Order: sequence, then structure tokens, then C-alpha cells
Amino acid sequence: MDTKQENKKVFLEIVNQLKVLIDKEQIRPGDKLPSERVLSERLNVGRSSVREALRSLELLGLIETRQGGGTFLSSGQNIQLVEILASFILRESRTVKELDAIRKMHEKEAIRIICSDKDLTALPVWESLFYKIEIENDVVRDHILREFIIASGNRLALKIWLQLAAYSATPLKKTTTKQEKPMLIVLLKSLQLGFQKEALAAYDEWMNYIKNNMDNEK
Amino acid sequence: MDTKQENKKVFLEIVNQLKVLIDKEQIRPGDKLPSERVLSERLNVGRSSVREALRSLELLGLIETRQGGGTFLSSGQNIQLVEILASFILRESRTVKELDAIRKMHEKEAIRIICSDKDLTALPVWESLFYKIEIENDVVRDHILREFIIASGNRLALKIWLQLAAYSATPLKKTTTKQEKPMLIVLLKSLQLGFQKEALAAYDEWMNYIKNNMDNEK
DNA sequence: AACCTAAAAGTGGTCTGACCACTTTTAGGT
DNA sequence: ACCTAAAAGTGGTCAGACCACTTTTAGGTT
Repeated sequence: MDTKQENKKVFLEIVNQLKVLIDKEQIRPGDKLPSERVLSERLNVGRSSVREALRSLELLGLIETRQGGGTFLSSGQNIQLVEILASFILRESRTVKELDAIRKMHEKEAIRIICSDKDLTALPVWESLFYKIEIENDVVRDHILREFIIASGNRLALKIWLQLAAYSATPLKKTTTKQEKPMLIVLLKSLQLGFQKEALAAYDEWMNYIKNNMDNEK
Repeated sequence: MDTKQENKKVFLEIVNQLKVLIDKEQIRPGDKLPSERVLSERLNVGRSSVREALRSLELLGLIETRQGGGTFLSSGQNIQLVEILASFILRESRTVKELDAIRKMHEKEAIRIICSDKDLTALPVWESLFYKIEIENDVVRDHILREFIIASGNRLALKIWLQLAAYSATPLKKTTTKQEKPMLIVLLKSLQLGFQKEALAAYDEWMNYIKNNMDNEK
């Protein structure tokens, strides 16, 4: 009856209705949604159908549910869906390699963006990272790369990258080794100077080193 | 009781059980899953809980359901979930811009990969595209870009790109205009010759043209 | 024997009502 | 004004019922 062709699946229609409701009622992330029973009445559907819709959205990480408390619009970030998707998709080793390639693409693009923007090369975080690597020597690889993505300023890219990194075959959760130190120093210094080509080369060298030493770390 | 900490949510536990079942019973994409009633019995849970799990997986595009027919393991590809996610996330114009940036990153990376591989620069599809643009003059922008991604050989990247393109604010579904012809010719010729820098420059020029002429096309 | 058709069985789609576990609110007493 | 216990509200789960649709079965016709 609406502008769109009728959605056959009721639970999908409910998902749409919920979206409308959230818009209309100005429900912000963290706010409470109407209870299942109320929704069931307002939308003229059974409670079980409402639950099917809510459970789907919960799996997508769009809402959070507290027993006895209520249902809340998710405050963002945690998209746990990927955990499910990954376990279904990441069976073939081919996919694992492809995932790693996409992750690296994100990281190199971030490096390019940083190098071509004086505001970004001057960020204090590089000095801080430099210090940690040079002196403290206990930086998690993951952390360095994340700072690149964050600095590049694309929040959607950060979300995607976080998921890619979580399922990467590369041991990003390990701390950097002594051998990696010189490459990282070159990488960071090049970054600060805006030397894109050199930074990318150092990055490639770093990634190759990690790749070639994966087995030893296991 | 298991290795993992107990999952509180039954429907999440069912999702896991389904994964195990699919593995154990060697259910391939396209194959039929046990009926809801059978699953309910085998897993010792109510049918409605089974349905909550199945509906979630359906929203993720991992299974397909035919009324009266049964539930089938999805034959892959169509991840419609993004439609839901997008409608929830793509409210802020900022996100739209970020999405476009990521899409372009994919495309430029594909161009880089193609240019640095003689097998890819020699692909007949470039000649074919060239002909269509030069003579027939009715190529959809989308189509050209998709060929880039396909040629780059990363199937996961293709999946991601397809979703990004579907929600891009850039009018990629339109056919190329007369003004775009020279840029595209330079782009394709550079590609065939492996001239990465020139290809990327032509690509940038093309994208800028599209951006600056978006309003006129509306 | 092959073919067609109608009945039966199977399956997803939806709703209702019930009970439980937990949280939040309310009401009562100190 | 404060604390506490009861009540109400809410999500979690189950069982049963009925519908719409598809697949299978059984029977009869040719």
C-alpha cells in the first residue's frame, strides 16, 4: 500500500518501520526503544515477529538488549556481525589473502593521505609513537596502523579497517620486535617529513618482514 | 560447559549450532537445511528461538527461505545486509563522503595493480571498452569501474566495492557523456601501456569532472 | 506402463497466551 | 527523608494453533 512494493516478509517490514519510528521519535544512540509488547501493538503484528526483527538488528549490532531493562539503540562502534559473517566466509585461504590485501590497501592509502597534508604530518602522535618504539620498545603493531587510519580522518574507513584487522591472518596483535625498529623509524620519520614514497617503501618492507617471520612467532 | 564461556542468548547459541551442523552434515551452498521443527527438536529449543536465529542469518544473506519449500544455505554473493546497514548509517552527509572516498581508493588501487602487471594490461576487455566508448558511446560509468576491480583479481574487494558503488552519491549508473570521452581514452590507453601515473591522473580528472557536473545531470 | 490430478504431508509465516528471570518503579513503613 | 519489599514492566523462551504455499504421495485415467 505504500510507495514501495510490498515487502513480503513481515519481519523485514518491521525493520523498516523501526527505522521510521527511530527517525520520527528522534531516538538517539543509547536511547530506549519501545518495548516488544508496545511495538507489537503499535505495528499490529505479533510479538514474535517483532522479536525476529529485533534479533536480526541485534545480530547486526544496531541495537542492544538488556533483559528486564529494555531494548536500546546501539551507541555505534561494535559491529559484531562481522564475527558471524567471517566464520561463514573465511573458510577459503584465498579469502584470507584477499582480506589482507584490502587491509594493506587501507593502510597505504592512509599513509598517502597523511603525507600529503601538512596538518597530518605534524600530528604529535607520530612523535609519541616514535618515542615508544625507540625507547619503551613495547608497541603493538596494530596500534601503529590504527593511528594511521585514525589520522587519515575517514571514520567509515576506520570501522572497516578495524574489522579487517580483527580477522587478518597477519599477527597484528604482537608487539614489534627489535628487527622491526629501523623500518618503523624510517616509516615514521618519512611520514613526518611528508615523504610519501619513502614512507610507503618502509611500510612495504615492514609488512614483508612480518610476513616472512610469521612462523617463528607462532 | 564448553570451551567458550556460555552464550547467554539462546538464539546466538543456535547460530553457532547451525554452523556446526552445516559443517558436520556437509551442507553445501544451495542445499536444504533441516526444517524449523526438526531443528527445534534436535537442538532442544522452541521453534520461535530457531526462527529468531534463522531470520538473523537471513538478514545477513547467509540463508534463503522459501515458504512451503524450506530453508537453504545461500549460494553466496548477494549480501543484502548492506541495504539495512546503509539505511541506518548513511544519515550523515559526512558518511556519504567517506564512503565515496573509500570507493575511489578501491578503484585507484585496482588501477595500480593492473598497471603493474603485464597480464592485466593486456586484457582484451580494455580494447573492448575502448571501442564501446569511442564508437558506440553508451557505456555506463559503473561498468568501466567494475571491470577495473574485476581485473585486479580480488573477489572480496569486488564484493565490498559493489556495495560501496550501490550506495555511492556519485551518479555511477549514468552513461558517459561526450565530454568524458577524452579522459576515458587517456585512462584506458595509459592502462594498456602500464602508465600508472598517467592512468591515475586521468582517473582523478574523470572523477572531478563527474563531481563538478553532478547537479546538471539531476 | 505412463500420465495426469487431487489429496495429503511437509514447511515456512504469523499470532496468541503462558511462564520464567531480571530490572525498574512504586508503595508502604520506619 | 530513607530504606525495603512488593508490584509492574521487560526481555527470554516455549507450546500450540492456524494460515499459505510447496512438495510428495496416492489414486485413477488413458
